[in-house]
Amino acid sequence: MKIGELSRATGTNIETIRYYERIGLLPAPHRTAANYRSYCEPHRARLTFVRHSRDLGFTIDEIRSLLDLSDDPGRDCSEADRIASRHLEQVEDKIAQLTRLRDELTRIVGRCRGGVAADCRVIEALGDHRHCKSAH
Amino acid sequence: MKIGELSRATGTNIETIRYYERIGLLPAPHRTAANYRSYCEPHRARLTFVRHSRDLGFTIDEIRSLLDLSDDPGRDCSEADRIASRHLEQVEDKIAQLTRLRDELTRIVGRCRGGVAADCRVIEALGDHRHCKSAH
DNA sequence: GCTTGACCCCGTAGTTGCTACAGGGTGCAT
DNA sequence: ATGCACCCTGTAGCAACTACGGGGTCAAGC
Repeated sequence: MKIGELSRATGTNIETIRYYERIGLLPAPHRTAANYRSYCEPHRARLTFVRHSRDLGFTIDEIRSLLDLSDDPGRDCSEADRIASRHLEQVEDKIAQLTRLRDELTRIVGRCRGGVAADCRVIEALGDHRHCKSAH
Repeated sequence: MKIGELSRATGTNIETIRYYERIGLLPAPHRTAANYRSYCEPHRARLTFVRHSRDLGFTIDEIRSLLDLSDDPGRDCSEADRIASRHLEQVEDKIAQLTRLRDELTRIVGRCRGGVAADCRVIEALGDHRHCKSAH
């Protein structure tokens, strides 16, 4: 499988595949006589793992740890669970933060009645945190 | 007011203040004989506006437009409203996306029963998108 | 008068996770 | 032989900072 095929098979940009190889997230594949990268099934599976983890918001470093774990089937699984749980917490924190932010924005946007900038409630609200109901 | 005081007054990193000046988001202040930056109240207000907007998730470019508007009090306010409304939409989209992601992660994390990596449901789930209930 | 420490200056490079070139080589069909 | 799709490398760009190296300034204390 050449890089273009792997790209289509996994929905990953070619540049991104090469980038993952460069940073050591994917192993360097064999090369053809013309120096083209030649991939096979385990490469595809690993890249799928990486992409899926990225889609779920894991950082490259977290994925590195998760890959290390899956490369070493005898190791204790609890670290994977710990990484995923911590990530879940971060996602929940982010949702909470964005929700506060949304409420604040909704309040601000709702106040605009048109008119000129001098009287604009949106601009006024941005300039003065005291208009806010909650921390953000 | 020297840069350190402005930093404390607005909760902004000194490096960030200089960065904002460099990219033209804040005007260059006067300098003392020793070439120190010397700020006054309008600078503080502007930086407060910028920080508050950043806290609400506006991009630097959006803030640039909002500042232009507030610098020109005769202009129509509707652009500020448009920028804020579009941003609100983006925040809502992001919340929806993170919520889907959280549900998927919750499902994955919940499946770990301990044991070794070879049997780990977390690692299995990351390797195969077909385990997922919804798009993400 | 000299040191100490807090503060300030500038310019550049690093961060994350890619993405986009520029400038070249390969392989196959027409 | 000419066109085209595909591949290669290396480097630079993105957002919004943050950190660092190597220096200057200033007031207080000995």
